[in-house]
Amino acid sequence: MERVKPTRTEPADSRTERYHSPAPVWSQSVMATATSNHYGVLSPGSAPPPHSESGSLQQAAAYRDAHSLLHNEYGTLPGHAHQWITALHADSGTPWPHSPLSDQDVKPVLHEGEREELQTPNNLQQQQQQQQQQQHAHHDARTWRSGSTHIATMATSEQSLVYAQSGFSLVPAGEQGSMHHTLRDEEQHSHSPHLSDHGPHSHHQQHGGQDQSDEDTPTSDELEQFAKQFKQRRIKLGFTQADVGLALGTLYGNVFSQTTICRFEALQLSFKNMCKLKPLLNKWLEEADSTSGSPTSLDKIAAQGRKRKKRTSIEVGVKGALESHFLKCPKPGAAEINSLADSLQLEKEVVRVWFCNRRQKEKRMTPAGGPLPGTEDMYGDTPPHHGGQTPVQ
DNA sequence: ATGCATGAGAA
DNA sequence: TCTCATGCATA
Repeated sequence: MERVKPTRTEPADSRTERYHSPAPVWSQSVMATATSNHYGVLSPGSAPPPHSESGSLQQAAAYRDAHSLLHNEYGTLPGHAHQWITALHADSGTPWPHSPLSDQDVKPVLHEGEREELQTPNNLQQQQQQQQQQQHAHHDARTWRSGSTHIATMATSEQSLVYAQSGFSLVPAGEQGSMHHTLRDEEQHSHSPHLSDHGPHSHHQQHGGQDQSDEDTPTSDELEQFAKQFKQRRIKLGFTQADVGLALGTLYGNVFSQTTICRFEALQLSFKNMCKLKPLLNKWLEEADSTSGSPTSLDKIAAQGRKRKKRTSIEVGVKGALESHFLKCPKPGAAEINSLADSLQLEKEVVRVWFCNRRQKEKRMTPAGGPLPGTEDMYGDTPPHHGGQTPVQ
């Protein structure tokens, strides 16, 4: 809104293939499930104002100033002191965040000093990735809002309590399995559709009392609810997504960009990612809530210095071609990519990345434009079921 | 709000 | 080289 940078560059490069191998042919079985999405889900309910920052956001303003000047072209930043005020989260073994934000770990990820990063607290993420990748190995855990029925049965009890204290009222608390503790539900419903009873083991220490921050894995429904609530609150409090992202860094040591916050609200993150961020955002909400009114001067400017390749804008026509290929083969082999890049006159890397991003997009709960009809299915490793989306916003 | 990009970690 | 979490830069 404020800073407009008409810097526009186009790829216009060349450097195409170099070697063309026989192409191993990655015929991935495209098991098109073509499940018609039926996500009526929640009622869009409210239509919050696009932006309403007024009154209580002295901090917010501060941020904006800050990163306004920081936004530079890459390579212009002076090497500074890097401080890794990060901390949080270090899963041990469970695939799902049992207790997010608990421990800290400072992870210096620096290298090549020079005009690089100033302070980019961005660790804590890699640790979990390891595990997550295994998940979908068998069936994946994201159950998005395919079957929320069984899920609700368990998590509900504790969740309601959690939110209750926060002042929110998510989860209609329809039927609560009471003390039906459960293990990582994801796994459960992924495999066995019904679950009258899971193993007698796996007792977690969740009690009907009240847990501080949810310590269990939220369901897709809950995440949705939360995301909605969050957005509303945020807006009411007069914060922008960017503000929140920075605040998280200031308060808890994890800085996030506007993008991430936005995607969270829009449910455009992976299930696991959502689960990870939720507690943080929840905390922030509580904080912001109670602090709303008192001038909390936050001082912290997230700096971002990093030489990035100029974003190559792919022309619509080319994009269409890529799309076509994607439908046929979402996972093109190197050779494929090469030839594709060649014919489209794009860098191989660009093409490769495009496919990666495209695949990632498919995996998100809310596929960008909203419910795409019939084009639902994962290629190689995704479960037949998958989420729906909430076009709200 | 999103498109293209970077990087760590795992295959 | 892919997946995933994230984010700069942009529309």
